[in-house]
Amino acid sequence: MKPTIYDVAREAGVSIATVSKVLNNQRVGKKSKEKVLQAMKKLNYKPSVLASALTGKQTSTIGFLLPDLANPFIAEMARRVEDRAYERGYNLVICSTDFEPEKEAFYVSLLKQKSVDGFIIAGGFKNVEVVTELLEEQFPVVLLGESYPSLSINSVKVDDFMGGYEVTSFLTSLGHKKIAVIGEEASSSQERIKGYKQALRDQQLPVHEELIVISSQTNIESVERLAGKLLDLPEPPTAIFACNDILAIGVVLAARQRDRRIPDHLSIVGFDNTFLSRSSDPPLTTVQQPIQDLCFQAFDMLVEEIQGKSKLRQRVVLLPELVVRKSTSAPRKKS
Amino acid sequence: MKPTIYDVAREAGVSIATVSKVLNNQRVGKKSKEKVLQAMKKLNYKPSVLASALTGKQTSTIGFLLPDLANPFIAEMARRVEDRAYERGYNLVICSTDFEPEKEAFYVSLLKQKSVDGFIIAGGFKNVEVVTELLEEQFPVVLLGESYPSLSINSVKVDDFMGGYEVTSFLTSLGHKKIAVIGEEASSSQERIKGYKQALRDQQLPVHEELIVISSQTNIESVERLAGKLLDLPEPPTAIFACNDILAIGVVLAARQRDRRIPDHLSIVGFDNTFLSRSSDPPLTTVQQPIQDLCFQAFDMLVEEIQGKSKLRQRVVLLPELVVRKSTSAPRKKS
DNA sequence: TTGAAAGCGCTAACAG
DNA sequence: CTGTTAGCGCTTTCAA
Repeated sequence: MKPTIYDVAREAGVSIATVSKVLNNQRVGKKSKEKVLQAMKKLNYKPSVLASALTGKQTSTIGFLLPDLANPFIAEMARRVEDRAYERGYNLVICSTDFEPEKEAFYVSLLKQKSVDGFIIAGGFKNVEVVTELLEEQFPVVLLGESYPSLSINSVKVDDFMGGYEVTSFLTSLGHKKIAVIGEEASSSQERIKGYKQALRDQQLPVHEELIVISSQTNIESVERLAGKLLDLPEPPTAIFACNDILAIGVVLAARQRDRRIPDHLSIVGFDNTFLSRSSDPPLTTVQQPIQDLCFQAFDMLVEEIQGKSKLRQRVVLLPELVVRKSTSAPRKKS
Repeated sequence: MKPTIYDVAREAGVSIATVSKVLNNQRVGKKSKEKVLQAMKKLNYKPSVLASALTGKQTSTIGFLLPDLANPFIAEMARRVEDRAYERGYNLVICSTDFEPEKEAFYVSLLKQKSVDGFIIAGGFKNVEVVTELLEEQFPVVLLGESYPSLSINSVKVDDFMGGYEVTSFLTSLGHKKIAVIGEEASSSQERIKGYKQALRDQQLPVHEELIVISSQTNIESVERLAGKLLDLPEPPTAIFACNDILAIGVVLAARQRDRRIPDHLSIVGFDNTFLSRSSDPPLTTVQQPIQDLCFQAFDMLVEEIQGKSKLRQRVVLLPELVVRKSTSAPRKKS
C-alpha cells in the first residue's frame, strides 16, 4: 500500500499534525522537521491530492474546454497553455466540445464534480447558460481567443476585427475589388468578417453577401467544396480571405484542383500563422497571432482569480500582425 | 455551498446510506429511491468525485503522456483517445513530456498523487525506470504507437518495421538506389529505419550510414537544415524517406529552397498520412496509420486493465498501408 | 512547538 | 430495506 501521513508520523515518532505542518511548511521545530523529512524520504511518501482537496485545498487542475484538439491551431494553444500550467504547478484536463452545447454542459458538470480549480474556454462555445452559471457561482473562468461582450468574463484574445480589416485593406491595396471571405461559426470569425466588411466600405467597395461563406464543418473536404463553389461562380473573386489557415489550405486545394494559379489567378490569405501557412505552396500570407502571450496571459489571469488576488474582470486584446508571403499579388488585368 | 449527501438525506428524510445506495444503484425501496431522486434534483446535487475516490472508488481520469501536443499527428491521436474516453466516461489529463525524462517522472508522480486510474503513454518515452516502477506497482498502463520489447507492457501500435520496409521497397521498385532516411529518436522511427535497411539488403543495395539521419529536434527549421545537408551531398540521394509527415514537410521545404523538383529531382515519402501530406504540394506519398483503431484499442485495453477484467498483457500490432500520391516517381536517368 | 480530535463528503460493513 | 458507524488521508482548530 501507498504510505499515508500516519505511516510517516509513526516512522518519525511524531503526530500526523506535525507531519501535515511540515507538508504545508508551517512552523515546526527543527528537529521534528528533520525527522519527518527523513521518514518521508525513507517511505517515499507523496501526499494524496484527493484527501487534501477534500479538506478545502485546491486540486491544482484546470478544466480546458476547446472545440477540437485535432485542429492544429487549437492544439498549439493547448500546448502553450500546458507549458504555463506546468511552470505553475497545474495540470490540464482537456475536453473537446465540437461546439456541441450538450458536450459543453456535460464536461463542465463533470469537471465541477472533480473539483477543478477553474476553467479555460478556448476557441468559443455555444452553451451560454453553462458559462453564465459558472460565473454566477463565482467559478474562475477565462475565455481564450474569444470574448463575449454581454458577459462580464475574463478574456484574452487578439483583435479579430482589426485582423480582418488589415487583411482586406491589404488586398484592396493590391487592387482586388472582388474579395470573398470564408469563416467558421466561432465569434472570432464573425469579428474578422466584420473587419472585412468595414474595410470594403472604407474603400467604397460593395459588400456582396454571396461572397461571405460560413463553414459549419471543420474538415478540409467540406471547406474545399465551399471554396470550390466560390471559384465556380460566373464572376469568381480574385482573392479569398480565409479566417484561419486550415480554411486557407482548403481554398488552396480547391484552387489547385481547378488549375488556378496562386497568386496569379487567385490571392489567398489565411489567419493564425500556423506552420501550415509556411509549409503550403506557395507559403501563405496570413495573420500572426501572438499565441504564447495569449495563452500565458490567459492562464495567469485564471490563476490570479483562483488565488483570489484580483477580483476585477478584464478583457485583454492583443494586436495581430499581417505576415505577407507568396500567396498574394495584384490581380491579373482583365481576366 | 454545494449540497452534500447530507443535504440530500435531510431533504429526502432518509439516511445518507440510503442516498449513497441510490447513487451507486444498489437495492433501495422504491419509495425511498423516489424521494431521494426528487431531493437530488431539487438541490441540484452532484456527488463529489474526490470524496468517493477517497473511499477507494476510481476517479475516472486517465493520465495521458505524450511528447508534444503541438505535433499534429500526436494531437490527432489525443483527440481520438479523448473521443473514446468521453464515450466511456473518462477524462484525460494531458501532459507533454518533450522526451525529457525529468518531465516524465514529474508528471507520473504528480498524476499518481492525483489518483488517476491509469496511464496511456503515446509516442514514446525516455525514462524507462519510471515506467518499470509503474508496472511493478501494478499500475494500469498502455503504450500507444510504441512498444517496448524488454518490458511486459500492454501496447498498441502499427507495424513500423513493415511500414519502413514497404516504403523502401516501393522506392527501390521505382528504380531508386540511393535512398536516404530521416527519423526521430522515438523507437517507432528506429523500427521504420530497420525496415528500411532490411528492404535495401533484400534488394542487394548497400546501406550507407551517412544517409541515415536522426533529428533530435522536432521543429521544422532543424529538419529543414538536416535535409539540406543530405541534398547538398556531392552525390545526393534520389529519394528521401521521412519517418513522419512533419519531417517530410521539412524535406519538401529544403528541396524547394534548392529548386529541386518533386518528384522529378527528388522523391519524398512521409509517414502517418496526416492532412499535412494531403495539403502539401505535391501531395505526399505516405503511410497510413489506422489512428482511430489504434487509439480506441489502446483505451479499451487500459479500461479493461483498470477494471481488472483481463490480467494478461498483450501487444497489438496493426498493419499500415502505403498511400501513393504525387511526391514519388522514378529517378531521372543519369542526373 | 506539538498533539488530540473533529471534520471534509462519501462508501461499506454490520445491525436492526 | 434502512440506518448507524467507522473509516478513506489530510487539514485545522484548540489545548496542553
